[in-house]
Amino acid sequence: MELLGYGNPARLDATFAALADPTRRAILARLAQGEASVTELARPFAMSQPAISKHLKVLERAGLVSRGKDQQRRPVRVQAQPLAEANAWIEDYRRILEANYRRLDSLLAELQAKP
Amino acid sequence: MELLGYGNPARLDATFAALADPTRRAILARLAQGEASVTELARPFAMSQPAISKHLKVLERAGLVSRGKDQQRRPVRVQAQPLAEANAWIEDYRRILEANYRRLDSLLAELQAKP
DNA sequence: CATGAGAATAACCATTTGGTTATGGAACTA
DNA sequence: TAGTTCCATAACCAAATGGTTATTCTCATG
Repeated sequence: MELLGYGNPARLDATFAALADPTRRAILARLAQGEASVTELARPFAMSQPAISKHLKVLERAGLVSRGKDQQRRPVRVQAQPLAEANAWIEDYRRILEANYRRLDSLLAELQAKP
Repeated sequence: MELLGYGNPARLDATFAALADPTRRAILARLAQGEASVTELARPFAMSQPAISKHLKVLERAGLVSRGKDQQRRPVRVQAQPLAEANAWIEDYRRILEANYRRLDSLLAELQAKP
């Protein structure tokens, strides 16, 4: 089967890189409860608003987030699809590893059966 | 339930950061077929051996890989557990999103039932 | 129109990242 | 012992990252 490496690599790069920062994961966790404005997202963090805007840009480049317009506010919504791709990569990988473990198990069993 | 944010954050940082590079994902894909020496891992890449050693160090710091000793060779093996943690984070997240979608669906259904 | 709130952008800075070449050490091999 | 293979380490470099402050833009409202 060997799916590993399929899918858009640059997209995966951006997704995993976006997830590699605790602030950004916290932002996503907040957004899982519903959309929020930039200021609302910034409030819990000991960090300036421009810093949060930068993090949002990283999340947006990864496609993990999209922005709307509501008067002066720019509500941020979560976007599920890139997560699905990242998840697929990891799942494929784990599936292959498990298959290998099973092969190793049956090999060991075979060696034990006919010593 | 709200599991998001549990688990060792620094560990997650390292794991996602390690996965954010296509060379390192390719190395993991190669290692899924079985352990390999540094030179074997380096061969497919248009990149120097020290560069691969650096990538391996990143993977090792993330706990995604461990190294053995076999004479002059330093065989590299894959380590599945950190992947499981990364996977758990993503899965938790997607689960929460899906729950929200379901809530939204039933809200819409309710609005349609009594207009 | 003046003010103020929400958010983006610019300019700057320190640190990290991903690569290089050069060198050195450890273990096999002739 | 001398050479060779495998790998790590050091020193260096350019670019990216994650933060800052200062400024600007947009929109709503007094």
